[in-house]
Amino acid sequence: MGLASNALLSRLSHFIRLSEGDARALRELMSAPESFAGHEDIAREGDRPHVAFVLLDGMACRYRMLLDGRRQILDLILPGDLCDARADLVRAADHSIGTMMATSIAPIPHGKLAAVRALHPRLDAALVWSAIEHEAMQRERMVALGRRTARGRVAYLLCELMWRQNCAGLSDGRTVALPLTQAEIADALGLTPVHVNRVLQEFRRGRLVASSRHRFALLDLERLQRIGEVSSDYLHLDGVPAEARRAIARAEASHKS
Amino acid sequence: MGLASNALLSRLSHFIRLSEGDARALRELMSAPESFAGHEDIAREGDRPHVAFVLLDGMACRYRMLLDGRRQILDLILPGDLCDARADLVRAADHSIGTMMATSIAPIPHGKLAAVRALHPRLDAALVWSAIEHEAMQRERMVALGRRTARGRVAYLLCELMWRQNCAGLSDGRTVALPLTQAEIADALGLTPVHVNRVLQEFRRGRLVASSRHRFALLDLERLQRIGEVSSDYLHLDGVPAEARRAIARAEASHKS
DNA sequence: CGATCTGTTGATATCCTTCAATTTTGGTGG
DNA sequence: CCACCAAAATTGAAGGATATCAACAGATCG
Repeated sequence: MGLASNALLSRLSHFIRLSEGDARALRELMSAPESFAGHEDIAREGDRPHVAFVLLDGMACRYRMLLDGRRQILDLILPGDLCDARADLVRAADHSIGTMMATSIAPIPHGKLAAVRALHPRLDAALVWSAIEHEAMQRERMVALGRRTARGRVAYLLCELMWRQNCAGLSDGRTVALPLTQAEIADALGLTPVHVNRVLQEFRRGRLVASSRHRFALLDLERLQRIGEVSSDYLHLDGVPAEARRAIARAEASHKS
Repeated sequence: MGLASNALLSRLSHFIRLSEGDARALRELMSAPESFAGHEDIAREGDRPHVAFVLLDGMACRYRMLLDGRRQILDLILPGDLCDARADLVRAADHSIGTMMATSIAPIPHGKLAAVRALHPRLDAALVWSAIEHEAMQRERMVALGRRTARGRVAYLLCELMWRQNCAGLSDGRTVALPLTQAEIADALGLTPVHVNRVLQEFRRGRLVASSRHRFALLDLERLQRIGEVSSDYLHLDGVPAEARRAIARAEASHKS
């Protein structure tokens, strides 16, 4: 659990420096970890959401099924991601969450989370920022699905995962863990498995990537970015603006008084 | 402004009943309205976001341009929508916001918004819920872009707009204001203008819709929903669960003391 | 009342899908 | 450690949905 709360901390620290107190509060939020096997549902469409959770280890995704059995993966969930922070306001989930591999999560009761956020303005701001970043990723994904070719979508997925794993301190910068079958990649990118296969082969032939056992080495990041037309700007990694930093400091001061 | 804050109030009231005090606080947040012509940018990619705003009248959209000049519309903004509530944490917008027609907005300074939310837990919850609903719409859109045919996407867009306009008290339930050119619809749905045109004609021939001057009558909502494979469930219109309501009431009580 | 934007139409091209094998991989039990 | 099995990856051929290109008609607006 120490390790995994580090992934969350590492991500949040890209935004604003957290105090030891913030970090401790965050750690104390998490209840005993729960484990799931690969390809198991953590939550199902229609369920009443019960808790938020931090993904500690493994990988999961949000997804929706269509009536004809096809699937759209909406979002990949990586270690350090906080999910469903405000889902207590919702009666029934509009999508499912399933694991891609053996995965463990740390549930967080909604009440406790709200209380800690009220007491720790800086942590609260970091979590808000994390949500903003998530929205930006959703937008990027929508551009990919709406306007990019198959090659662009695959390149985009590889780049996005690399940055996210970097931010969470899970990657060396050139290599990506991608524990997805080609059918799952297809579900994430709105393509067919066959076509994903062909694009990946083309990438390998062109020495853009190399892969073995669900690890991809991004051999030519430059070119991949150009193909996917992505930069890491949208991740808002450049930290918090000065005015916001001042506002957070004021909030902290007023709490201590 | 009275009218338009009604659109926001109407939307929020689908979630939880707001007190007169909440409503007043909301109204007092809004500064003097600003007007924009059609096809003008309200904010541009790369800009430092300065204020949140409520769209009072007209229609706008978030969009991203691609290098080759193509565009993806990410999201339509309707009267009553609150935008960029937490954008103060971001250095540079990753997308632009532009009007589709003559539009007016009421800017809201971020500091004031945060203060009012801290004082009005019920209003705060309603705004959080509104953000959750927005995320659900984004997911629905991703499913449409990733997995639906052109016909499905067009049907989905018409249905979504109908529900949203209904919620904001802007529609009679069978008719939709759609002040978009076919090229703009194409940008929203990841299609080409030509193909949008053909789908719309097919819909008209099949007596699914009728249109005149940017108003669409949805003649066969049943069938449109089936084609778009959409229901209004994802809008979470069924209100707030009991536990959450209790938590909100507690927060209000502790504020008054 | 002309210029320009929008909508419409037809012909052709292409990217991606579909279908149907076949091979390879990875996991499991003997 | 090997044999076996199911799942995943790969390949080829053919079809379909949507894009592209180009031209024209109709609407809208100064």
